[in-house]
Amino acid sequence: MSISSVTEPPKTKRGETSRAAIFDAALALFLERGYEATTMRAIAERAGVSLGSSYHYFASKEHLVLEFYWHTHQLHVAAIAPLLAREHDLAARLRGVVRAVIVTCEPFHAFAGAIFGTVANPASPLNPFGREAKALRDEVIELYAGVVKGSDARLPADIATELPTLLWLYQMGILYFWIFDRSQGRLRTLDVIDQTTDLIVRLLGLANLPVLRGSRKRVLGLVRSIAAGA
Amino acid sequence: MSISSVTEPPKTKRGETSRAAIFDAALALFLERGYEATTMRAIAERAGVSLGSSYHYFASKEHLVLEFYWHTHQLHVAAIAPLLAREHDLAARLRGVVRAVIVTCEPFHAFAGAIFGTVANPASPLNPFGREAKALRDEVIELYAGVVKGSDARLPADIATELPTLLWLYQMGILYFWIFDRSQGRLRTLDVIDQTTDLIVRLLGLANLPVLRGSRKRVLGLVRSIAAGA
DNA sequence: GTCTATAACCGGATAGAC
DNA sequence: GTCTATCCGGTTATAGAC
Repeated sequence: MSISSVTEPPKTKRGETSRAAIFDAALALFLERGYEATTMRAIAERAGVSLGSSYHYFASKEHLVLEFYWHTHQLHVAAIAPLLAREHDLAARLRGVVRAVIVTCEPFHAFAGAIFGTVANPASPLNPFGREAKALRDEVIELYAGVVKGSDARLPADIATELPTLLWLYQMGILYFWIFDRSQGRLRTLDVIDQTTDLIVRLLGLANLPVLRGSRKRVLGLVRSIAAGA
Repeated sequence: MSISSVTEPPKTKRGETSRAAIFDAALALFLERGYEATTMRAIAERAGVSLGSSYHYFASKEHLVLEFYWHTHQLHVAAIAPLLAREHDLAARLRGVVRAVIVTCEPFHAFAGAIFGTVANPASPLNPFGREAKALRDEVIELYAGVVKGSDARLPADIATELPTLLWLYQMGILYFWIFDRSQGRLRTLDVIDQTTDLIVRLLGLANLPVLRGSRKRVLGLVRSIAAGA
């Protein structure tokens, strides 16, 4: 379904092993010590390779982060498959999918802030609007297209076209909120998800009201602007 | 009106001079070479102080960025004073104020991406929701409170309370868009500002419609959540 | 041509003397 | 408040091994 890396995959079996060892070591160390405190030297040592070899597989420490994103994305996709097969109400699908994002990412909450930061940085080659992250971005947008298409909601064509991109942006907003959430069981984020998904579906239902026609056109134009900028 | 720094201001006249020299050198070098390419050593050298001395005034390179934010904020405040004194239509005030943000920041566009990135990073002590940026955040929110209060718009109390915070968030969104905008004369950003400010004021006018009552409550609850999280 | 390793570079940050 | 010397870690150069 997806390539698990941005850079070229290894050509040999040995390379495959090394690459996986480096990523596994990085993930373990991020969990143990956090992102900043994990040095590339420590990653290499735990993976049983030299520092130089690490850079053969990952062009930078940030590239390990992008790989991490792919990793969580795949966990997420697997987690939501049953829901998407079973449920056809748009609000329920959306709520389930977005809740699954934060449930999937929960084990990584402690270092998610550092990671999100490096990726949100517009100067980073890995930022979500940039070239290197395009494959992942497209896949997430496609995921949301499936969430919408597989629902029984009947949406105007102009909205249906832009909605997946909008939902991708929305998901990033939720993740940003979640990073700051220190509440027990992350209940505040879950609450925000429930409220916002309801709100989104409700507003979609209202989009045909005459008073909102103008706003709707404007909102869609904006989303197109943002998508085009990316 | 505001202290121009986060850290303690220098105690002596000599210190004042050094601090200003360091910031001026940093700003000049950021403009010449960008943020990443500007080294702390180069800043110190141009300022005529040692590397160690620079760290006496600015705890990190990022703290120079926060100072830079204060700098642009003050330029912005000065730029909008005439408009706020003259104009009382909410949409016009809002549009003018937000346009002024990006006009003020335009000279720094080339390195704004790198700077925004460091500050948006949730792990950074300087990120807009954090402790060290609180003074600046409060001042910007206060600025938007003035934009609303000085207008002739009559808003429900619950909305009037949360709107300034919402507008502060909105301004950050616009800045993020602007960073990516490569269009001639930054026309795309200006267009987005015109459209969104209109949209905001229009939705404020519709907030009392019965169909939107529920959504309004929800949106306000969300804004409160986000504000409380910060 | 693919993988690995060692050594060095560079720049942000810190220690501690004056 | 200022300096010099040093640390530390991301990154790169480059040479040799499979």
